[in-house]
Amino acid sequence: MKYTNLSSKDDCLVRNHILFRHLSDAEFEKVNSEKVTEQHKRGSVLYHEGNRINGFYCISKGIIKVYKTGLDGKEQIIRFAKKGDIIGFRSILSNEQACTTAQVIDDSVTSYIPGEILFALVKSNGNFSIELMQITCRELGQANAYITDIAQKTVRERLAEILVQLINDFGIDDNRVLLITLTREELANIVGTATESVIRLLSEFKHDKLIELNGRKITVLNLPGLMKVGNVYN
Amino acid sequence: MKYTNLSSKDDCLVRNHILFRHLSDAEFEKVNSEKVTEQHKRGSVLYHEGNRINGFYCISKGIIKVYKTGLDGKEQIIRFAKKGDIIGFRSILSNEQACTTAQVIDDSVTSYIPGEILFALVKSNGNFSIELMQITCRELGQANAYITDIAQKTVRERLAEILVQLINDFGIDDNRVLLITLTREELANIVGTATESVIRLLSEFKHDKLIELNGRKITVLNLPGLMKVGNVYN
DNA sequence: CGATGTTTTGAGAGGATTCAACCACAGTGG
DNA sequence: CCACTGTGGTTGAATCCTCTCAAAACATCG
Repeated sequence: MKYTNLSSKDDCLVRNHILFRHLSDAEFEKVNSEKVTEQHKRGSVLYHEGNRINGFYCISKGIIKVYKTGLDGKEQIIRFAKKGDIIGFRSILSNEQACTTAQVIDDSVTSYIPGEILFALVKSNGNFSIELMQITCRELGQANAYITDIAQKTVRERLAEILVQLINDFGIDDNRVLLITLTREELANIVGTATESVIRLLSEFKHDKLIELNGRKITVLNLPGLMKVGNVYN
Repeated sequence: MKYTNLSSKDDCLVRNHILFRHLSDAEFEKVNSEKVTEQHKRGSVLYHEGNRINGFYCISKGIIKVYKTGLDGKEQIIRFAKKGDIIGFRSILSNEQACTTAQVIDDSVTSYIPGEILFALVKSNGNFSIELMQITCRELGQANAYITDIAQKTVRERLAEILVQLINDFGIDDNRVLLITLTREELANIVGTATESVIRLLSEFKHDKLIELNGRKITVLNLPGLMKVGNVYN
């Protein structure tokens, strides 16, 4: 974890977040002067489930996985946060302890913003409130959708669906390689299944010419096919 | 669906909702004059998944189940709303179509409040914003927790857990009878399993002296036992 | 009393997990 | 330089939980 000084470049970290687009200059200055920008290496943890946190994080770079720990210690990945996303605000606003752990899986740059600032903005800036509310509500909608999926779809369908989602969220490069790399275990922890099941299904997908596998690199060969397997309709 | 006239008694329907406790008299009057109070019989639907809705509902009486419909038409119950709860606000705030259907399972009285009023309040009343945000965030926290449960727990554990949750949310009467009655199919649609599985497990719980069954009435004999089966720790 | 919907029970199929062994690979330290 | 160790990936086989299908009992209601 490395602290950096404020700089004009730094300003962008916050200014560019859609969340803050309705801030007045004064409000923006306030946020900017209070925020703490940090760099995090893969593996470092922003906050732990059960801890009290006093602020939230804006992600400017990298990828962070947000997960809950189940009974037997198995992690359930709730979502990934990337550039432009914010994490940790739920606990602050609901005044509960963190219900998830946030861990860096791709070297990240984050801005930590104290909770009082968040509260102050929500109270004083209506447009900011609406913006934040929309983010929260969209997240809630996704959570509800995932509850339904996980309850009704087979592991095979869910894995295909998750792959489609990762493709949508993180994209693929010129060689059609998925731009997020996860371990088999992490994939299992999103889908909610055993690591071995993911491995078996991935190689089935490979056999069916839906994807190509090279270590953790996943090359997308047939997106419509994946969507069909996952029963994804957009 | 029956429309009722405003009355001093009616006022309470809105005044009593915690959500509105920070409203000024003027704001309260505005809400009160715009709201539409209705009575709904069991089975009636407040709004359908996929529809646009232009307002939200405060529940003053009764129980409403909120569910999504899966691929094969199987419903997944997301939550129940009862006195003091609000539903439908998510879609309005996120400006998406309804992602759930809301259906009455216990004769209800609701107040419908236009979305513009909600937006206006969020924008102008900071404390109201905070209140609403907290409701949303708590819901989000519960959704995340349920994702983890449904992904990691067995059907048996989930059913026990849901029973415990229903006991907490709706209570039991003097004879220890659970104060919400659901069909076996509805129970299955919360837990995310087949109706037959619920039936089998319920009779196992009965055999284990955890509960007593009389039609749809469930008598709670051993709450700690249920909590243990469900791995619920509070 | 049919008619419809819910609950129950049984049997069989199948998906998914678990356990186990094995390989590949990178990092460590003697 | 090589054995040692740990992590992640792969595969097979057995087990088990859960679902599906089918049929019957039961309830409720006009």
